[in-house]
Amino acid sequence: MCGALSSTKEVTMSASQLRDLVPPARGLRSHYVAAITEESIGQEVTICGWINKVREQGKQLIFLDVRDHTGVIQCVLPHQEGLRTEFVVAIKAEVAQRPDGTENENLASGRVELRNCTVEVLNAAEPLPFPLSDRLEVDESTRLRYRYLDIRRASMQRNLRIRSRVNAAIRRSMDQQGFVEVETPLLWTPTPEGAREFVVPSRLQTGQAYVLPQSPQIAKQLLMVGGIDRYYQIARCLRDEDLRADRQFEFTQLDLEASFVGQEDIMNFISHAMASVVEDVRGINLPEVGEITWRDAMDRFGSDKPERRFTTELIDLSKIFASTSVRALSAPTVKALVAPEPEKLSRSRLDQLIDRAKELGGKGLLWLKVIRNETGLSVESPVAKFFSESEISEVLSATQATEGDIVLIVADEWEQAVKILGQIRLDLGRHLVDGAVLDFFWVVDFPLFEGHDEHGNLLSAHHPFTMPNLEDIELLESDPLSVRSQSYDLVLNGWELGSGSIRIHRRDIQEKIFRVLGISEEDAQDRFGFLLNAFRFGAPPHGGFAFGIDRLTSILAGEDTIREVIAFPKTQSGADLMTGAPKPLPPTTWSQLGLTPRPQSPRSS
RNA sequence: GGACCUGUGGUGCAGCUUGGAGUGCACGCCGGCCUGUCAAGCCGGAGGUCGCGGGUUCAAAUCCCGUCAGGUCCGCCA
Repeated sequence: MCGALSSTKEVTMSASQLRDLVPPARGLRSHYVAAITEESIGQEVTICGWINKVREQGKQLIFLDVRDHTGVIQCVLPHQEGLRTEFVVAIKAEVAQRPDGTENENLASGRVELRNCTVEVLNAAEPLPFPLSDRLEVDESTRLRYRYLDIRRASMQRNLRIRSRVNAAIRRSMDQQGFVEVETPLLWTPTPEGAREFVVPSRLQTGQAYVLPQSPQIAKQLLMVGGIDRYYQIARCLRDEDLRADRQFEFTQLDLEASFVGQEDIMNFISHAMASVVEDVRGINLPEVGEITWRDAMDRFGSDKPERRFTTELIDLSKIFASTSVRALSAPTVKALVAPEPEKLSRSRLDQLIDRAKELGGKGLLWLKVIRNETGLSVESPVAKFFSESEISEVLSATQATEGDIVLIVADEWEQAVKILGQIRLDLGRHLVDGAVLDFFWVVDFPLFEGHDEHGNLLSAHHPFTMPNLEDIELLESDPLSVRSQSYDLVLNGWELGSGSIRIHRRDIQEKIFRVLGISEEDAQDRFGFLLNAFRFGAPPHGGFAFGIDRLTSILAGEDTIREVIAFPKTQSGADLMTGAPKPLPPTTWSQLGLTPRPQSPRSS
C-alpha cells in the first residue's frame, strides 16, 4: 500500500511543521520551495529540483511544477522546448502573487508563482518506469526494483524523514539521561539460543566463521562489567529467519543497558525516549505509559501484545462448562468472544474462522448465533443441540450477548485457548481501530520459562540471563513454570515494540537457572564462557531494553509494513530486487574462504 | 517446510466463472492544437511472448498440471 491520503498520515506532520524542518538553503539554491511564501513576493530566488509536471498552454505559456523535498511550486514561462517530467532543473526567478482567481488552495505555495524564469536543465531524464504520484498505487516489486525513484515519492520522503527524526529524538533523550553511545562489533561470535544467525566465513582462518549479531545483548552486558553505567546504541541487528510484513533480515533497535537500577528505572528511561519521539514526530505529550500483567493480557486479550484500541475482550466460560457433556468443550479452559460486526459473519465466513482456529493449532471453534424465539433469547448453531438449557442461559448471561450477536468459543489448554481466540479477535476487529490513537503500555510479570524442550529441559522465555522475580525464587525447583521474571515488554497498538529484563549478576542464581535449563557447566563455559568469566570480576546489577525502531517508525508513519520506512528493504524471499542480491560468487571467492558451494541450488538452476 | 492471494502494452485495472481473432477502461509516452493551467483540455498515434513450461481442445489470457516471481499468513523469530 502506498496511498498517502489516509488520516493517520495527515496527523503525522502538518505543512507548518514541515516548513519548520526546511534547512537554510546553500549551494545552487537560494530557497527551498517550502520557504517561498507570500512574504517572499518581489524577491529573486533560485530553486533546484525536479520538474513535477509540464502544462503547455499554447505557444506563449507554459506552467512548470517544480518539486523539491519540501514542496511543489508553479513556474510560469513562455514557450520553451525540451522540458520534460523529472528533468533536474535550477530555476532563477521572481516570486509573484498569482493573478486573482488562479490561486490553488491544494498547494502550500498556491498563492504565489515564479515568473521571469531562467531555467537551467542540470540533467535530463528518460520517462520513468512508474508514476511518482502518491495518488496512484504501484506494485511493490516495481517500486523496489527502482527504489531510488520510489524514494523520490512524497510518502517515502516523509517516512525516511520521520525515521531520521525518531533517531534524533532518541539520541537527544538518551543523551539527556546520561547514556553513552558505544558501538559494538558486527563480526562477532554466536550468542546463546535465539534466532538463527548470519554466518561470515573467515578468510584468514579458513574453516572458521564470524557470526553477525542478532542483537548486541552480550556486548552490552560486558559494557556494564566495564563500568559504562548507561549504554545505548541505535544498533543494526541481523537474524536469518523468515521475513514478514514486520520483519526484515536486518533491522534497527534502540539498545540500552544500565547498571545499579531496577525494572522501574529501565522502564522510565524508555518511556522518556518514547515521549521524546512522540512529542517530536506527532507534536503531542505522551500520557504516562500504563502497565498490564502478562497473565492479564493473555486472559483478556489472548495476546502478550494486546491491541487494546478496540474493546472486545475474551470472556471466561470455563466454570460453566467444567462438567459439561459437550465433548468439544471438555477442556481446562473455555473462552468466548462476542464477535464484533456479527452481521458480516456469513456461514462461509464462520467456516473460515474454524479453519483459521485449526491453522493456529487449535481443534476448532464453536459458534453460537443469538436469536429471539417465543421464550426469549436462544441460540442457533450446528452444535446447539448438545448444549443444556442452563448452559445456554449461562453463556448468554456471561457474555451479555443479545439478539444478532455471534459468540465464538474455543476450548483447550489455557494458553492455547486464549491465543487462538485472541488471534481471531484481532482478525475480526483490527480494522475497527482509530488509526490516529497511540496506545503505549508495558506488559510485566512474564513467566521466566515457557514449556520444555525435547529433552524435558525448561526453556527460557526471554534468555537465560533473565533475573527471576525474587519473590518467586523458592519456586525455581518446585514449580518453575509459575516463576515470574523481571522482564517487561513495551507494546504499541498491538505490536511488540521491544522487550527487556533485569539480568542475573549473581553466580549462585545463574547456576541455579542453568541447572533447570539443563545447561551443564562445561556447556555454559563453551557457549558463553567469556560472559561468565567477566561476571567473576565484579559485575554490577544491571538490566536493559531494546526496541525496534523500524516498527515504531512504521506505526508513527501510519504504514502497514516496515518496508515503507526502510530505504532498501528485501522481499519476503530475502532478495534485493534492485541489485539482484543475493548473487552467486566467483569460484575464487569461495576458494579463498576455503569453501565449495554445492554445484547447483534449486533457485539458480 | 506449509496454506492462501496476485501476475494482461511503461503504470494501474477489467476480461477468466460459462474457451471462439490481443477485446476494453484510466494514466503515462510520442505528434498536433490551445495565452491562466494546476488530476489541465481537445485531436491523432505508437506500444503486447496475457510471468514461464507442459497438457486438454478444432481453438486457451480463460480449463488442468508444473514452475518462477511478488504479497499475506502458519511454522520460525530468546
